[in-house]
Amino acid sequence: MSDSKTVAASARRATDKTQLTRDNWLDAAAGEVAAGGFGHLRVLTLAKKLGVSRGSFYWHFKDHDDLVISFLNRWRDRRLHELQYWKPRDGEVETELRQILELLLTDASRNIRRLQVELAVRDYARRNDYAAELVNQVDAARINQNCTLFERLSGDSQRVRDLSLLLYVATIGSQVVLTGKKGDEEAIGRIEDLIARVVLDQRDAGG
Amino acid sequence: MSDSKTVAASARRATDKTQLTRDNWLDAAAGEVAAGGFGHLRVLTLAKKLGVSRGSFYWHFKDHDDLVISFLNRWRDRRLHELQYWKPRDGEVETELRQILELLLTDASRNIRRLQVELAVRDYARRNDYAAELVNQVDAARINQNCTLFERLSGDSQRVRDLSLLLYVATIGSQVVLTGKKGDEEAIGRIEDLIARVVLDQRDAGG
DNA sequence: AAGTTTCCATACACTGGTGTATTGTATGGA
DNA sequence: TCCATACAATACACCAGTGTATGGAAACTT
Repeated sequence: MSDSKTVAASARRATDKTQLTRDNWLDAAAGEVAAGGFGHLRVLTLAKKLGVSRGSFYWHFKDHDDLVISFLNRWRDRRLHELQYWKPRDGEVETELRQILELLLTDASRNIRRLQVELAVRDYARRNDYAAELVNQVDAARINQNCTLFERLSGDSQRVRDLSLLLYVATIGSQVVLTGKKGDEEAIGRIEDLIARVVLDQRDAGG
Repeated sequence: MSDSKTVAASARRATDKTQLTRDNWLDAAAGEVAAGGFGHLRVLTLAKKLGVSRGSFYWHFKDHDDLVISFLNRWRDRRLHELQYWKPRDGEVETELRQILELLLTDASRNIRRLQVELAVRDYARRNDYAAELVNQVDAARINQNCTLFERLSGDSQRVRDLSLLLYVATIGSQVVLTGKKGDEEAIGRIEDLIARVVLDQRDAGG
């Protein structure tokens, strides 16, 4: 949601006569990465998409690698920055949990483009150390975010961390497995309910 | 070097004079796919690895695409076939659950090669309809497998399906997020415990 | 032992992609 | 008005990778 907005603002039509910016190229790259992953990120394809030739690209970027690194950096910055807006307010714990679940699952699965990019980055991280480092940063930040909410559920800090991690891997797994087949939408909803119940039940159980 | 052990059964040294089989090529391909994904699957690389030239490849396979399709088919067949050995015995439900968790998480994370291939296939499925179809088959079969165990925990069939799905997405998510960093090993263990507790607690709760 | 089949090597043509060098064209400032 | 700067087009060299044609050698066959 937040992304499609920002993209639209800086979008460039092929008919526009305005000059291109580095960010325009990165936006176009996002589309390619979402569709085919980093392995299918072609300079010519981007150029066509933007209605210019490759010559333009090499003015804005040193080379293909420069594009990739810039793309990854921007992705990391945005993912870390957006966490700020998900900060748990001081409301009811249960409603906050539902909100965060809604954000992590329903909302995320609706923004296909954003989800695809995330999966592409994760895949790229398997063979690129720099990407792996950024992914780790983002994962850590998100899990940590969940912890701040869960701390209101239990005093056991280990339990809090475990629940946060479980919630996180479940959401990531959902995004990997449930990629828009028929019935997936509904399945996501039920998973949301189940996780909520689990978390609330587990708040101070066991030990 | 490192995985020479795992492939040892069907491995072929460069010094061997034995002729190659289709399966030898597929085994070599598995290494490449695990390391770099389908996008980095090169005929020449495989040939070098097997100590022959590309000419050999084009005798065993029609073309590059033939290799990919064969690889995917073999992957699907093996994933479906191995489920047979995980069939829940008629023992204690709790110990069976622990066993299945051990298989899905600890065991899976130890077999790096196999895990990497699975992730690569999943990634490839995002842009290849045929791969996507096979992944769906495998997912469905595995989730269904879990159901047969969980049916002994609850009579509510919807609840059974939800628990199975949750367990499944959690395991997949773990494999995506916890990829061998320091502390991941331990985290997987705790996730295992947590899921077990959750499942057993949830057996007939709510409604 | 000669012929056939099976498997692999070598050489070449072709494609798609990057990067670079050179040139062209607006646009704003002195 | 003239020039510098910002941006883009064109053309070229170059490389990695696929596929194909052809030749050769070992291993069955008869």
